[in-house]
Amino acid sequence: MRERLREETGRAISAAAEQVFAEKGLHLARMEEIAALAGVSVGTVYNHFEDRQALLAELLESRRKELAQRLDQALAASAHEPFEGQLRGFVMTVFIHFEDHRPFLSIMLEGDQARLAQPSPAMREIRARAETLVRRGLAKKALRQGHVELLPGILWGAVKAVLLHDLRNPGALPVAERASAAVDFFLNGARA
Amino acid sequence: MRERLREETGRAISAAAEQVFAEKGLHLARMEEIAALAGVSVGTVYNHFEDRQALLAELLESRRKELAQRLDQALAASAHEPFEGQLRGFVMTVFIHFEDHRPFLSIMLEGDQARLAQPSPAMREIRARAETLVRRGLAKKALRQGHVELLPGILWGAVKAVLLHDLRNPGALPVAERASAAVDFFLNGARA
Amino acid sequence: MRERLREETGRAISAAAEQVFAEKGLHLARMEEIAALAGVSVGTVYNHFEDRQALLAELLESRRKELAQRLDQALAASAHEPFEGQLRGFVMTVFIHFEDHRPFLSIMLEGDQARLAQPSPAMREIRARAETLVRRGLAKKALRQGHVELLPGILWGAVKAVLLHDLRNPGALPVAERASAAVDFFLNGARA
Amino acid sequence: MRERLREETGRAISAAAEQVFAEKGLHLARMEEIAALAGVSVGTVYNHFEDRQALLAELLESRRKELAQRLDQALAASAHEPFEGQLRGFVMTVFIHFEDHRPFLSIMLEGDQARLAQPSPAMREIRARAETLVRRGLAKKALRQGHVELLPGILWGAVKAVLLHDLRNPGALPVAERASAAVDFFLNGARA
DNA sequence: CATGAATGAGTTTTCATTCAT
DNA sequence: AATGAATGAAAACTCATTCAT
Repeated sequence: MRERLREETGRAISAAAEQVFAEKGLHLARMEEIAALAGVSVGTVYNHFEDRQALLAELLESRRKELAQRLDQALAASAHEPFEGQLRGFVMTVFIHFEDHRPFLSIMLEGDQARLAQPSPAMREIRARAETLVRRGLAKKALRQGHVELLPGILWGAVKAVLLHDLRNPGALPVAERASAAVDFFLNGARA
Repeated sequence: MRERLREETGRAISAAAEQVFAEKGLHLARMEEIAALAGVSVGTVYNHFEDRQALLAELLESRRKELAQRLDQALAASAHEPFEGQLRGFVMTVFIHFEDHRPFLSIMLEGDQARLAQPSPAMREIRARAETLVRRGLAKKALRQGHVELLPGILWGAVKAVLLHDLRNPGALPVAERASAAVDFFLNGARA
Repeated sequence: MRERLREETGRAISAAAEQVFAEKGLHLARMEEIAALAGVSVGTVYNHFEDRQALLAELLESRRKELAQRLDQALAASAHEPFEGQLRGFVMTVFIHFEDHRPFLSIMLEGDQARLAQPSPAMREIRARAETLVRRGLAKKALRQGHVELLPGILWGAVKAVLLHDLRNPGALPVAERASAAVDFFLNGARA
Repeated sequence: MRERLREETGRAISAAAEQVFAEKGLHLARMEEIAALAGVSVGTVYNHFEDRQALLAELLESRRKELAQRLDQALAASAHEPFEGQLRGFVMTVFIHFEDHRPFLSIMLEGDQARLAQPSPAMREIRARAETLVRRGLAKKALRQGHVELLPGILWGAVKAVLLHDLRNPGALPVAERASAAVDFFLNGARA
């Protein structure tokens, strides 16, 4: 009934917002355009979301939650595998998530560094998981000791490098290979 | 004479713009604030720069040119060294440049991904040098073959990981060590 | 039957409107808030009242009518008393009415002067009665002649002074005393 | 020079705001209309006043200050006169002020009671002066004792009654007579 | 009849840009 | 050439009102 329709509208607005934010960038996305793309009026957008900031926040939050859940599942599922399998599972999960929300990828990467001082909650979420993973790797002596504090960032750097490459050359590399490549570079480096 | 003064003012405006763009973000930086920080009126800013976009463009361009020169010098100076020395020189140059233009770092990292479609000229510049370097490394068989197209990004990912770490923990690592760490991870990976 | 229910709802909406108009002010009162306070949906408010303006108008009108009736009763009941008794009865009636509709008091006092060009019907109603009373007082030579046209306003000014005092110091003065004080000042002035 | 023009513009905006607020009421006055009446663009209004609320606040504040000064002068000048003279001076000052700002009179009277809980600073200002005067009158035994706390309100009620009468019948009574009438009713009451 | 989601005209506010002094 | 007040297009946001369920 009503409830259904309302939720449907909310989802339509979220989807439209995701697309417009991604296309126009975090600052050039206009509420009217989001409304138009969602097929509703501005007022309706404001009936569903307090204001522009809240719309963006809820959008990021829902994607963050989704990814966090996926990562937790992956970490839990692979808890007893050898470390390299865990790592591959983790990275693959990230790639799959971005595959599902490709338009939004740009927002997260942008939000990642845009306000460097305070990384977005979404990023902290990923980072926390990466740290968990790194701790496991260190415990299992699968990762070496030097500059341990850099490891999560290095891992994330490798992942982003592959993500960006894929954004600029869409589909050049199948998902599974992307994960392998990122993990490979992270673990073994580029030396011949 | 007059010429001197004019150049001095232009530089003051650029410096102010660099700081304000970095502090407020690419979109929230206001012309008035830049003018105020430079100690001139808005009108004067417009006498020196066509418009807001031109101000940002010239700012990026001047920093880009500076960095490009430094990188070219470093590449040239180390052209006959073993590859690892070249790599360390390259990375160190990047770190030193950002040490000199720390506020600018945020602009670049932001601008890097903000409009993913068009990476900033500065980024392309770095990327082009990184590709040159990678080609040299491949030629010298210092870098391995698989997924060659990812190598510049991976290198840049390692560099950014260290840069971000330094931004969030300023001074935790001396410049020279930063370069070593980034190069080490890029070449050898994180495996124990 | 149905009729009962409908009237009940209408009254609930009026009461809610009275309270919200009083609390938020004539312009900041929102239809949603009135509906919520009445325990119905906005739609229902519109089923009972043409639009916002009509709601306010009918509210004012119903309160006005009620007060007018009370005043007429008081005037009729005291028609043959000495003038001072009539006056006290009149003033007391006003105080009692506002005691019953304290939230409404603010609306009326506000509406009184908000749009000075058109005093509210309620105010005209009171004023008309005050004029009747003043005419009686003059006829009985209980009131003096000078500036006769100011008398209703002066009377009303004394009444409002006491009402406002009571609004700001609720209950400081019992209703009966309020009437006495207002009448006393109106008739005798403040001179020692 | 510049400074002159700027102040001139500020004054023009204030004057326009005074008129529009008075004509349309506190809530229906639109910034665009104020700007248009002042012969400037909206932006200019915002260059001179933080926002809508600040414009209104500064307007009220400047009028309040003006009146407060006038009242203080009047009170000081008549400090050694007999009480009735002081009273007449006070009331006359109020009438003259409103004569000068007739359009704005409505705003002050409106603001007076609109938010009854918290009388405007302007009103508190007048009230404080009225209290001073009342204290003097009591000290000199020119005012009687009963319900002393009501006296300032009663005085103000008489003044407003005359003001409102004048607003509705403009010019029916010369300023000097208005003061006399108000004082007369306040001191002697309406009894024959 | 009641409901409450959708509507969209109407306002406030921002800020890059211009130009008279 | 510097100044900074003025400009006004562009956005965000509000809320009375409608109407399909």
